[in-house]
Amino acid sequence: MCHVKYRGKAQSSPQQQQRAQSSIGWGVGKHQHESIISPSVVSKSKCPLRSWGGNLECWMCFSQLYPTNNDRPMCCAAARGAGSWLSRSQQKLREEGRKPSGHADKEVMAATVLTSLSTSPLVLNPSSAPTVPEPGSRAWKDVLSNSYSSSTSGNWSWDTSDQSVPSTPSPPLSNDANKNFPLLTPGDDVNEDVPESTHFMFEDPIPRKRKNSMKVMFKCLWKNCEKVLSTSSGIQRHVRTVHLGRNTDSDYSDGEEDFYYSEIEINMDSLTEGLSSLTPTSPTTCGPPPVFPLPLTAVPHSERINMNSSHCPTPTLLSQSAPSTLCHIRTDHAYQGPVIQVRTVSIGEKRQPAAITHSTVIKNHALITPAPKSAPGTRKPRGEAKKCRKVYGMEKRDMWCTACRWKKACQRFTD
DNA sequence: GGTGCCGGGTT
DNA sequence: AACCCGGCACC
Ligand SMILES: [Zn+2]
Repeated sequence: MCHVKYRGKAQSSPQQQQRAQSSIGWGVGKHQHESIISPSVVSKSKCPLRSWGGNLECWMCFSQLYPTNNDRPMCCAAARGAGSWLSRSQQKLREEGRKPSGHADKEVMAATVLTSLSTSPLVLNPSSAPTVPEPGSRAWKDVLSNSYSSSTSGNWSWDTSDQSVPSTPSPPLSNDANKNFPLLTPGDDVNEDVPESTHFMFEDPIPRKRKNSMKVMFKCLWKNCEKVLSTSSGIQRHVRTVHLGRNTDSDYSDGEEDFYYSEIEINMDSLTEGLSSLTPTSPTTCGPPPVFPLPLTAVPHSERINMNSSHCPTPTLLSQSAPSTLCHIRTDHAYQGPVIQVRTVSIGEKRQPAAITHSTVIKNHALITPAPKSAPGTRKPRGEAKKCRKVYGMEKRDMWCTACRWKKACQRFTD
């Protein structure tokens, strides 16, 4: 069979033009016979997510709006990368398929939820937020606007590196919008006198997926205050009343307190096993403050969320408090070494606020998620046959089969 | 170190 | 879907 090279029209795209520069006429079109021989060979090892039909909205905070397939494939965690479960194009595609109702619904619902949460006009008007520290608020506002504009699709995702236990998938999510947020385990923070509606919104959904040994605490970021409480509502109240001087009796919240607390996750096992190097903060006292950031330079609870859930659509619609309430997403990617299976994430201690890059996220995530790598020896032994690369050599790369060009399993010289 | 190709990303 | 590539196991 001959190999058909495609030129001209096929090099019209920038990518192809670029490729044409490095290798003239190379690899632009299909080798016709190859597509006939084994059309599916090279594309069969996709992340399950790609063929996953369910909606992939943030089931943490929008589950009731966009119910998802609940058997979320863990291997997709890496694909999510820095907050991206789906590629942009995929997000766009899904978005287009859902418009106009879906997107609008989300916005409406988000707004509705918010309004029901807080009667504050501040919620709907970011600019009127009173004493929010400038660096913090600006930073995350920037993040929000950037991410939103870069993903006008309105789809969004987040880094779910905190999926603590792959073997314990999320409980089925209801399609019924009235059964919102089925994510909290009953009894979680039940001692807190927080109204249910507020409770589920402000409570981090993560705990339900946590191993028993993991304890999430909430730490005050106010300078020189290292108050640690077991509930977000508690810490919010603490910040509100103690630091922000808000009315003690009022449950009113403009969301500002979100900037002054952070979430820490403590591995009780590690504690008891004497992993003192991590020096996790004691649940009730103020242990040695590790590298815990101060309010203005820290990644506070509210901001942290948006750094990674970089596609949360709510920001421009909602106020500063919106993302923190609707997208309570944890974002820790520190490699935790041997305890990895339980994901001993200690947010405050491990974080290095400004240093987490996209690639860091991905790499750390790969570390965190036990690679489904084939066990030693299970990998298919290399066949004897010489493949295109060997046969034709690099200089005749245009003669390689498509698969070889794509670094996939050779279609031409099979074993 | 070269090769083969898996897994995952981008377009 | 097509294309690309990092990275790793195998040789
Ligand atoms: Zn080949």
